[in-house]
Amino acid sequence: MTLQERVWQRRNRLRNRFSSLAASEPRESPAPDVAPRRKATLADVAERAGVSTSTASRALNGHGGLAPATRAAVQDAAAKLNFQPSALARSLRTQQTFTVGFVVPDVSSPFYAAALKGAQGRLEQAGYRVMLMDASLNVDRELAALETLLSHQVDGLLVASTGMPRALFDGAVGAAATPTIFFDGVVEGTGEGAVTLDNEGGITLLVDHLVEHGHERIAVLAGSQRESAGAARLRAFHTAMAAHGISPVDRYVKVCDWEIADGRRAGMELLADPKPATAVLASSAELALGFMSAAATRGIRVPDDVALVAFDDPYFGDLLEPPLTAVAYDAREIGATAAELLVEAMRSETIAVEVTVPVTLVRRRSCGCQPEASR
Amino acid sequence: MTLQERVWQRRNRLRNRFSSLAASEPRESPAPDVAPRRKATLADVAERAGVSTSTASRALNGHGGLAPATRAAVQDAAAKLNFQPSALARSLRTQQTFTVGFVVPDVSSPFYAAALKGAQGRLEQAGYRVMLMDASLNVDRELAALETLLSHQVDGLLVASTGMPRALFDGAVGAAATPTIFFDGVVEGTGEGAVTLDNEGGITLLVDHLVEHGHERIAVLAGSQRESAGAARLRAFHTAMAAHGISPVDRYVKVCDWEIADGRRAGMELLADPKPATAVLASSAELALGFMSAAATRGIRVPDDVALVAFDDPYFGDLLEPPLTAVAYDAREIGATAAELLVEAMRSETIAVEVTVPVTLVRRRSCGCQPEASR
DNA sequence: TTGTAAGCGTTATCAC
DNA sequence: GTGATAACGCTTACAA
Repeated sequence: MTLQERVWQRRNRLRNRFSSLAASEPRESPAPDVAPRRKATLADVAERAGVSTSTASRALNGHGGLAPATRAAVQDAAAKLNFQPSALARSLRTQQTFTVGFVVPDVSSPFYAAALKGAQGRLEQAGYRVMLMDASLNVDRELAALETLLSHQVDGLLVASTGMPRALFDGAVGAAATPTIFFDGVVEGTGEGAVTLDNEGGITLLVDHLVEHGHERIAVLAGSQRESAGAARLRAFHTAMAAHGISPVDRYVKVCDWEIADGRRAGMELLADPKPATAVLASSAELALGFMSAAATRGIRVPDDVALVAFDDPYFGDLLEPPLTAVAYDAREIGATAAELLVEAMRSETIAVEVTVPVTLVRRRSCGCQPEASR
Repeated sequence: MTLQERVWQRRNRLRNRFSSLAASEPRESPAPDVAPRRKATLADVAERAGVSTSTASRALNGHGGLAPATRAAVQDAAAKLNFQPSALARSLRTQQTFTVGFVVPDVSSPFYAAALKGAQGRLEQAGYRVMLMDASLNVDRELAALETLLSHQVDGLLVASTGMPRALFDGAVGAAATPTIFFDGVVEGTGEGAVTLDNEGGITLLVDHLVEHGHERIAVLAGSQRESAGAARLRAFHTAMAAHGISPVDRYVKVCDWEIADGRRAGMELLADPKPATAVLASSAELALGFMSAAATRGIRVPDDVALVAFDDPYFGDLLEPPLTAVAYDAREIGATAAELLVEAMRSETIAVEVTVPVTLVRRRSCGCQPEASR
């Protein structure tokens, strides 16, 4: 692909960033109220208001008692100069950045994007900014991300781990003692809290439903086992099967990564089996999509030839063919909840807490259910 | 939904953040090499290496000439103390943060999430961090986001505008003179560059294809007209229609927001028309999905009763029923390209540039095309 | 009520 | 080569 480029005519944005006519000599120019060329500092405001910087600071931050008149004068000056305090300087002094680090395996995944959105909203509300790092599904980069964040002195950390060992995490974050809440991908035994989906409950719902439909030869497309969610789901699968007295066939359990392509590949293998499973449980929407794609190319019909259910209800779930039976939950909520816990942890020393977000079963046609009367 | 909470046993993360045994007295404790309780500062490193802070700084940053021996000593000390320079202090001093602000209308939208991912990768490669702000499809919040970012002294801005007037943008960013690259949502006439999709080309592809199928009564689900991309697509629609000598029916052009629900609503209206259009062009994948949903509940079949094409090829495009004919492009690339331009703009004073990312037509069944032999 | 001064942790400009 | 010293822009004791 080639890009088309076109050079614009050069615009004349004034950028005399280095012009030295700061506020040292308050020139009597005709338009003193216009936004200053160099960014105004607290000193500029103070000078203009005819007070000291400390007074100016207090006036702006509403601290200590001070004459209403001076306060007004300062505020006025600040407004006129369009003063924006430097977050950098303030943070350096106060040792608080009001910034939290957000680390995920892959921002472009709908799940993490939604979680990010949820968290962002809550954090902004509480006055925090988000610094985002994408670990690219890679432990080393996750570690690097944490270090970067720490060097920026974030006040807190929201992390969905790619599967980092505890020792590594504590080594990096331990010394800084930065409050951390995990979500989805948890590092066991550390952090001030964690919020996860009800993986066990969801998988149980799915397995039970498949069994209700009469299936016993159930295959599973398990996601990456390095991530806590993937491991939890596979574990839950075995438990749920055992509860029905069914022992899963080894050939039917496919551990793979989370991408559509992985699901497709695993699906092809499953379908090539001489005695294939009659139902498939996909650990994520992507894996289900991959399986559907595999089934389509093999000419296998879902649900007639093989039933399919998934953990994750994509927003286009009922526009697929067939509409996908899935476990649904609110991805935004998981982020929002994690953010809430973090805010609390940053404010006070709270005890650690673990919360799990509930899930529900959405019955559609891919499992063999009949469509309901109407929508 | 109620959340399940469980309080963990209190872990004993040592957090003597305020313990005062900094490095002032280098205690002869048995394990001096262990990570220090309070974060090590450059002064600590210097002291340990027996040099001044300036020398330590130079040694670590590879500046000016200095004895190999001392350099080694400093580096050694830094390693032992696990020294991480404070990004805050460094930025305050150098007036460079190596952070860029990223502003989008909605992070959880697949398009922006992908763009973010693309940008993040390139920026990280160039040594920049991303500070993310979600404007929630709202001009005021976009403005607030810009101000926050500016107060953090970001080195550059990557923004997909929700449709902010130029004066407002310049008022906020002008004084700071922070390099800005727009993508997707452009504020005309400002910034150092912009990267957009080939909206005209894409819409033309779609209209032409529909006309090839023999359609004349073509409806359009246009997105929000406050955003530059939405406006450009609607404009292109009129142009493309005119090129075929067709004058669009007013009732057939539906301006609405970008959500699935909006598409569904507009779709319902379209289908309720006494003499409905024979084809629909959706300005985005979400709008197409909304239309499909409307068609489904009305019992209208696509493409038999009405053809459908969309600008945006969702990744599950061929698993829909019917598979969606759409204009495809690489969302990640748009972010990556924007990031590239920004990095360049931050490094040198470059002239402004406008690049457009190419799009392609993916023919599937929703337009009335027959499926190809096999996949 | 307000001002003076110290300091957050760096880097840069000088001397030595 | 290396070390004082002065910023960067702010907050906060402590004085006045």
